[in-house]
Amino acid sequence: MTLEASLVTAGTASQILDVAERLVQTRGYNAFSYADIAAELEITKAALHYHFRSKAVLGDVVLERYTRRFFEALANIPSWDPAPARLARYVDLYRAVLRADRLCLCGILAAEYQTLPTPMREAVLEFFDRNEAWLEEVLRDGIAAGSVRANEPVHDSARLLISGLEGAMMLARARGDIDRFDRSAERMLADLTA
Amino acid sequence: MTLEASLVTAGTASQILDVAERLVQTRGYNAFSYADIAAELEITKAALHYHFRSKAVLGDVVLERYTRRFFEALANIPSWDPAPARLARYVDLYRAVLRADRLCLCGILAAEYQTLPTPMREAVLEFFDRNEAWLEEVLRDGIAAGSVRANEPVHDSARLLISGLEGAMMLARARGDIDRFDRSAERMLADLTA
DNA sequence: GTCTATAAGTAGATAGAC
DNA sequence: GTCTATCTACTTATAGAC
Repeated sequence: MTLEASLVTAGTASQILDVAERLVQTRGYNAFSYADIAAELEITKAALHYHFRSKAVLGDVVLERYTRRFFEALANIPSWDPAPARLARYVDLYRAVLRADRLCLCGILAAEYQTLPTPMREAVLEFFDRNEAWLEEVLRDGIAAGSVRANEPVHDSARLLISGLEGAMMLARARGDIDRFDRSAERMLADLTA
Repeated sequence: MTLEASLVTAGTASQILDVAERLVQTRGYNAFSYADIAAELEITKAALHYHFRSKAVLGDVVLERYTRRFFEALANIPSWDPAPARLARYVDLYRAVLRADRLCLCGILAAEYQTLPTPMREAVLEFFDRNEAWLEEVLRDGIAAGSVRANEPVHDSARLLISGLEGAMMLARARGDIDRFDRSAERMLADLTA
């Protein structure tokens, strides 16, 4: 990133998004307030409302940015790498979140799903749809190359991996034990590969 | 349950617990209020405070009752049944919760973990510890009988199953698609059994 | 773009009558 | 055991000055 680009994203709006994102990932959407963000950034709640009209809008923008960045990171995994290596890189993304003492944004929002504004609900489902689609392609590549077990249908394999990672993150975070997540992830990858 | 026993548990306190339990399982601990329960039972918030001094106490009692009932249900699974059958019965308990459009109480509380009062945090961890212990015993029985794959250590297998079920419930509930849960659960059981 | 001030509502919780 | 009434604190959100 160039200096200019970093300055562009260093404005108040992006600082607000940074704090809001962290608060959702650690406490959940229903357990943080504009007051929390205002206190941390040493601005007023009114200033927050200037940048994000409502909490629902803020939540939606946080979600959109998180999803964009997540799939940018996925796009950086070379499609010519062997499927098991790509799956390991996928798991690495989750582990990095957990190492920052956070949950997957969409994981914690899935738990709060019934209380979310409609646009946020749709964005959460879209995040998981796109995850499934990415994993399905990797799994199909791996099956064709003989490096992934030929369990069908692949969308069930993809969903099981996503569910397992989300669940493992929640339980590992409650324990403060990243090792648990690692061992669960290893087992899942081993079950998938041939 | 006898008529007398059902009358004993039909008091206001137990009605409050019923409503609170459902609200936590559907919306989460941070997204329900005394006002919600009071409105549903057509009593006042003050009456609620008579039965449960604070929301933290109510949450703790809900958690205690849920855990007690869950392990009573587990205790009803005959220990002489084959391990795969016992694992299927275990999964049935989760499915029944999902069919009632709820999440596992401790699953949703794990997502909210960082915002919970300390006694509730401890009760959540204890719930999962006891789940692990029950599963480990079943898995060891199955390995000895040759009906369960000899993956070691068994506590990793137990944890992976719990994580997978909790994650699958969250994602299936968001979709309103119980079938997803069933297919994930089937795969997990198939991966465990020989 | 940020502030002060304030609105209008809800949160959990308590005192005291009945 | 339930009520009315009330409290304090906090929630999201807006108006208008600078």
